[in-house]
Amino acid sequence: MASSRASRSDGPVTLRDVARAAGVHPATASRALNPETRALVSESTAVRVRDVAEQLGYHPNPIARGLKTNRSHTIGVLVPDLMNPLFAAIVRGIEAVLDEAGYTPLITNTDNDPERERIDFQAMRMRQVDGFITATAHRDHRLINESVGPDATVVLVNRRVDDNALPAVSADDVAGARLAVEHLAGLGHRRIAHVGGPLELSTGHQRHEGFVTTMRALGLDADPDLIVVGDSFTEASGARACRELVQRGAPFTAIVAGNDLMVLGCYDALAEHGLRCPEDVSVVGFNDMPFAARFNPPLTTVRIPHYEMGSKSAELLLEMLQDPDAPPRQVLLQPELVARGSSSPVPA
Amino acid sequence: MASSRASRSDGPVTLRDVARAAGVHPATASRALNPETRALVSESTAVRVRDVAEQLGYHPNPIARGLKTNRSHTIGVLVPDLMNPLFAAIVRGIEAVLDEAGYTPLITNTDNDPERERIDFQAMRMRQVDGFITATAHRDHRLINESVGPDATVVLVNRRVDDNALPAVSADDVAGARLAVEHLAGLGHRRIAHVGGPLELSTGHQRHEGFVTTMRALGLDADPDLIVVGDSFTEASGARACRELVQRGAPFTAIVAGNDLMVLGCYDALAEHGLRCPEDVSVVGFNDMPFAARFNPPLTTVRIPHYEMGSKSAELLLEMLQDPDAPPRQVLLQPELVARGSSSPVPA
DNA sequence: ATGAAAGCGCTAACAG
DNA sequence: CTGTTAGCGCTTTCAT
Repeated sequence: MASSRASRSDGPVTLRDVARAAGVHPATASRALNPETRALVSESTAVRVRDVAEQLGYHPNPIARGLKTNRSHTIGVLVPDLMNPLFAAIVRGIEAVLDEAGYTPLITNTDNDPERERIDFQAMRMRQVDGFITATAHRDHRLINESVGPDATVVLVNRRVDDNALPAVSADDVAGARLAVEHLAGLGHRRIAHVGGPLELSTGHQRHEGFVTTMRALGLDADPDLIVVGDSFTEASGARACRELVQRGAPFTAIVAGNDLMVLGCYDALAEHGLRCPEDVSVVGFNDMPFAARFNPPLTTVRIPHYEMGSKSAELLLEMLQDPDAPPRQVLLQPELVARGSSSPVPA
Repeated sequence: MASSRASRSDGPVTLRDVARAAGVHPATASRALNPETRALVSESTAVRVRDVAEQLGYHPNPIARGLKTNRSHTIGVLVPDLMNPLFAAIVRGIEAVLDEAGYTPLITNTDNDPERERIDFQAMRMRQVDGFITATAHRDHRLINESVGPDATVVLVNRRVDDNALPAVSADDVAGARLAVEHLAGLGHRRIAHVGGPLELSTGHQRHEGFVTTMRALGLDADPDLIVVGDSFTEASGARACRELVQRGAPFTAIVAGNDLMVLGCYDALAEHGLRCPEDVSVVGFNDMPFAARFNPPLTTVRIPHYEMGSKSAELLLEMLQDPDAPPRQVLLQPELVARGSSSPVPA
């Protein structure tokens, strides 16, 4: 269905072309075509203009509209790394609802580099984004405030900030850690270790907190010797932390890891020391990342609904764009334990 | 370093503000600030304008610029699915070079739905993208031509089209399949099967071709009973194809799969039939996707340089934007075999 | 309910 | 080398 060449000169069909063809003023055509102002125009002309626009294959130019309205219908999305399937899932969730609402995401990877993050924020502001969704927040959110300014509309996803000053959609990481510990305790484990993520991220911090709290609640010893914190949520960091854990010499039969990637590092470190998983040491991860069931052994983990997290964050942002005076909301999603092969009853 | 409030009214600093503060006409300020037109202005004023702009914290508004120049410095990027780490890697490669050149990618997932793809192309054209990079091409590229128009600047990545009418950056899939077959043949396998991807995609088609050609070149029988083609590059499709392969009853000791995801399906299907990998059947995949070494067994596969593929495609697009009359170029990247645990010498 | 006029911020002729 | 003048395509007062 190629559109016929109905405009006078070549080039894209413009609003004036439509107005002319419909015999109205461009302003009237504008009102007729815009859903928000359709009411200001008589039914008959509205229909006529719309028909003509259709026939001519008219498409409004968002750039021109944006210049006038100061809105780009564009949302800045910051993630640490798209190649981490976890963030890819979040992005897909965001994209789905943004797209539905006529917004386009501008996606960027910060690689957890604060400098890079600041640059990205700036670049996106220059691109006139209407708001931000970021999965890169630290517990201390000064960077965000400095980078985007106080007036900007921003929603946090996956991570939150300490004072909850910023709207956020995240998982209940404390509850998630509780699930993990309870699962292990249910299997008879009492000497449970924690190979945690960075404490300056809310995810690392809360999972750590949930671990300690639950251990105590169950009457187990949250032995400091059994708690090692890594400097990033990566395989390498998990391996380093787990090596240190083993070298400390305090006995343990299970590990709650900061996330699934760190589990992979634990697998390596345990193997280096001749420890088998789950026969000698059970391990529970966090996220249920894609392919977690394919690892060796298949990973027992706390599932986080990443896609839903993304879509909810986009919904929240859209709401805030609609009503700028709404107070910052927090959305907490519930995690769920998925038992697989990396955890088993405590060895006799 | 918060910028001082140097503009007259509030709101962002505009080019007029800079011009006024520097005591020149806005047009002169524009020329001074734009690298492409800096030469048209005296050194002294150029410097002065730039200094003033810096002090005022001026940032050009790309929207306004785009309205005038008809260029958005924005590139449409289409992938089937960002959650497939393979495409995430390509996107990161694209992003790296685009970013360096001051371009912003607009990323979208088509989920291999042609209708969806057409809509995305349209939406991006409406957003005035300067060009496209797509990883969604079918061997027949009519869809692309219809969607983007003949004048658009398009680069294909990962996949190509039959007549090479469109510039593309892809891997040498024929050579990749050869590597896989030779590896298996080197291990003594003679009854080698192919669980292939869709033949309407260049990747599926060429890997199939490379498989058949190499088998014959090695004097092995490319038995049609040992070739099953799946309808998508997914675990489910790989499992279905592999089940059919087993049920056909023709003996085989090894499989070359269409990609790594399909291997995962093969793992399942083989297990269902009590066949062990690699003891009973060796399997070789394609891509070396992230975590391929973590699967059970660790995957022997043909590595494709996805990130580089992405960055090269962006470079190619940028070149074409620079020189619109350049002929369509094809870039072919060389694959490499990575031997791991899923392949072993043929059983005695 | 519609038209007229102005302008968003910037750049591209065209003068001078 | 710099200023003048338009105008990109659209929306929005303000009139009528």
